[in-house]
This record gives sequence, C-alpha cells and structure tokens, in this order.
Amino acid sequence: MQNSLQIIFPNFSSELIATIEENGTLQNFETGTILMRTGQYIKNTVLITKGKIKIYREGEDGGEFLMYYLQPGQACAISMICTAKSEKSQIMAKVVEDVSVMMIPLQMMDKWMMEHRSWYEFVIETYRSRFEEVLEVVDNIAFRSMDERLEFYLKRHSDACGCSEVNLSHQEIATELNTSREVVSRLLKKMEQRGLVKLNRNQIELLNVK
Amino acid sequence: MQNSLQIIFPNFSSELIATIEENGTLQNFETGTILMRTGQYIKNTVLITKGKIKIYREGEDGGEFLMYYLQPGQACAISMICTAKSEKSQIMAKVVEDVSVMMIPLQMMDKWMMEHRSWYEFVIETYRSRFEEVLEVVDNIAFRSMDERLEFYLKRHSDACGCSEVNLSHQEIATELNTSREVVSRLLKKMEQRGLVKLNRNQIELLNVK
DNA sequence: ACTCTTCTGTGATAAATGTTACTGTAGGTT
DNA sequence: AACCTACAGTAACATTTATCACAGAAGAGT
Repeated sequence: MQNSLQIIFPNFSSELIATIEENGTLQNFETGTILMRTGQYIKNTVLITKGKIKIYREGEDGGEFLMYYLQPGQACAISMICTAKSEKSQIMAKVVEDVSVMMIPLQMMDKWMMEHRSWYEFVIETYRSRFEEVLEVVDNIAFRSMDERLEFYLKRHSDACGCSEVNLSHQEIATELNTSREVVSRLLKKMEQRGLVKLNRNQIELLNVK
Repeated sequence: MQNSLQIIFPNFSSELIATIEENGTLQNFETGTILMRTGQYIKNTVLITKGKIKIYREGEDGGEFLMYYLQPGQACAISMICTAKSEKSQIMAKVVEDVSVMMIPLQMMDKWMMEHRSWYEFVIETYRSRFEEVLEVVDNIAFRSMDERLEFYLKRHSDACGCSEVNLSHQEIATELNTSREVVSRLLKKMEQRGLVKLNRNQIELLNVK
C-alpha cells in the first residue's frame, strides 16, 4: 500500500507518504457517487489514487457544467483552498469511474505545508494547474461557438480516458455543455459528415481528432 | 510609508511589513498602462497599494474578456501561482486607475510562506477568493444570457469604483463582454426603458441596480 | 414476436445574438 | 461657422442556438 501511494505521487517524500498513511483514510466509491455537492461544507482534502472524478459547476436551474477531470495523482483544489475556514464547496464532484481516494483531515493541510516541502509544492502546483484549466474553460465559453466547444469536449474526454471512444449519450454531453440534446445531435452529425467521428448508439468514435 | 502598508494590509504582521519594505520595490503606473501581457514571463508578485487594475483573458482574435478587478489590499493571484517555475502569464493586466504597486521578487514568495504565517494566510486567501471569482465568471457566461451578464457587469463596475456612474463607451463594454457594440446599445436602451439606468454620452447612471 | 424505454435524427419555428449599413448628435478643432 | 471624429441609435438581415414536435432505431425485458 505504502508502495503504491509513492508510485502515484512520485514527488512526495517518503516521510510525507508515511504521514499520509498514518493520518489519511482510504475510501472507495462507485461510479455515479456524488462525492461533494455545491454548498456542502468541506471536511477533507481529497487525493485521488484510482479512478476518475468529474468536477461540475451547478447552475441555479439544475445545469451541470463540466469544469474538469480529476485523476490518480491529483487532488481536489477546491478542497485544499477551503482549508481552515471549512468553507462551503462551490462545486459538485461526481465519480465517473470507480475511485479510491485518500481523505485527509483539513487540519493536516496547514501543518504539512510547513513541515513537508513536497506537500507544499504539490499544493501550489495543484492550485496553479487548476486555475489554468478553469481559465481555459472561460476561453471556450467566452470566445468559441458550440461546434468548437463540442470538439474540445470530446478531445478532453478522450485525453482523460486514454481511448478514442466516448460512451455517453447526446443528452449527457448536452447537459455538460449546458446546451440541448438536439444541438449536440446536429453538430455531431455534421462532424460525422466531415469525417471527424463515427456515431453509434451511446458511443462516439473519434477518428481524426488529434 | 511603513504605516500605510500596515493599514492597507491589516492582517500582515509587523515583521512581515518590515520585510516587504526591505525587499519590495514600490512602483507607480498611470491609467492605461498594460502591466502584464499574456505570454510574458512573470518576475514579480504584485501587491496593490493604491488604484485599480483590471484582469483580462485575451482571445486569439484580440478579444479582451474581463475577469476581475484588483484593488488596494489585494494581490495578483496569477503572479503568486507562477512561483518558482517563472511561468508565462495566462492573463493581461491593465491599469484603470493610477496605481501604486509593491513588486516582490518571486523567490521571496516561497521563503515568506515558511517564515510568515500572515503571508501564508494571505496567499491562501488570495487563491481562494480569486478561484471563486473565476467560478462566478464561468457561471455568468455558461448559464446567463447577455442582458443578465450586462447587468452583472455594470453592478461589478459600480461596486469596484464605489459610485453609480459608469464612464465607459458602449464599445468598451462590448469588448469586455466579448459581444458587439450594437448589442450593448440595444440592451442598455431596454434597461433604460425598464428604469434601471439613465444613458448619457460616455456615461451610464445606475438607478435601481442594487 | 411484442412491448417499452431510451436514444437518435430531423424538420419547423422561435429567440437571441451578430453583422451591415446608415443616421444623427455631441464635442472638439480650426 | 464649418469641419471632423467618436459615440449612440436603430432598422434590416444573417447566423447561431433553443425549443417543439414527431418519427424511427436499438436494445432490454416479457
């Protein structure tokens, strides 16, 4: 166990790994589980050791706008940011591939920041990369039209799962882009005509999407 | 001088203030100055002591999408995040009201994080509040239509300047919302008919905008 | 085979936003 | 006054996206 954590988080010092083992709780969650809801109080910092999580921003009308993916070796930036104050979560986290996560009590955050250089660097890097990712999301919705956003969405999905098949219904995609199912169907059809994808039921094969 | 820094950053310890005085450089910039461009390397962490700065995300086509304001007592989160690695800036910063800023060499960041509790807390709080602000921006463009976004824009402007007059042309507003001048004119006219604003040349008076 | 449900495709239409083109107006300059 | 320029208003039209309505196809269960 100790060994595997070290492999997933190669930059952590061995002392830090030991401390995590000591203070953290490893928990498993099945696909579909909502790990965190908007407005809930955050009690733990979450390190992902296995599986996949999607982070959404929820609209008042029930929209679920996809922000980004969390994968093994990563951590939830939101759960780190809301440290001492035990702030409310601004996002919703959903398991999309059975996960194992290491739950770390929030009070450890501050302590380790001072005691473990590799933790400090990990936290800063997490902030930085998530901030950049959110800025890229802003780019997409501010500057691009739906067809470009859809292409970007598919590319991101295939990057995240490491495969070229997207096993989602048009409705699910529409929800995560905050548009309607019909729009997604139409745009996908156009992409198929351009030879970018092949459409099957509940599956989209990416062809030339680099 | 030492005194005024302490007033603007009330949570900083007196030792930290002294260290800042010692290592930082106070600089002044006039309205209109571009403090930082997308793609430039960041060499300093910036603390604002006077004036106002707007942070933009630049589109490939030359769009300037407004993200948020920076005011006295605040710091540029981006310039903090891109610490050790001296990363490229992902944003553009423009002075909109003559500013004084304290430039702090990036290498101080890490050092002070360990040595000054009040610096550490300030940095974490800066990350947190900016992250939240950007999430709110995502909300706006993902879930809201242009008329709502325009209202939000005007409200934010009046909050930032503490007055109820917006001294901007329709074109400037359109640029910052990444839409066209005509659309802004139309929507403003509708708002005027609803009694929300009064339109003058180069000025919009907010009436009932709470 | 039949039924049911979910998913997909598509036309028709509406609404929001973007674009083009033109007009008038306020203010500054000569 | 005459002129110039930036700003603002607005009509007409194009494009994009959203909504409504409906039909057919695929798969699951009986």
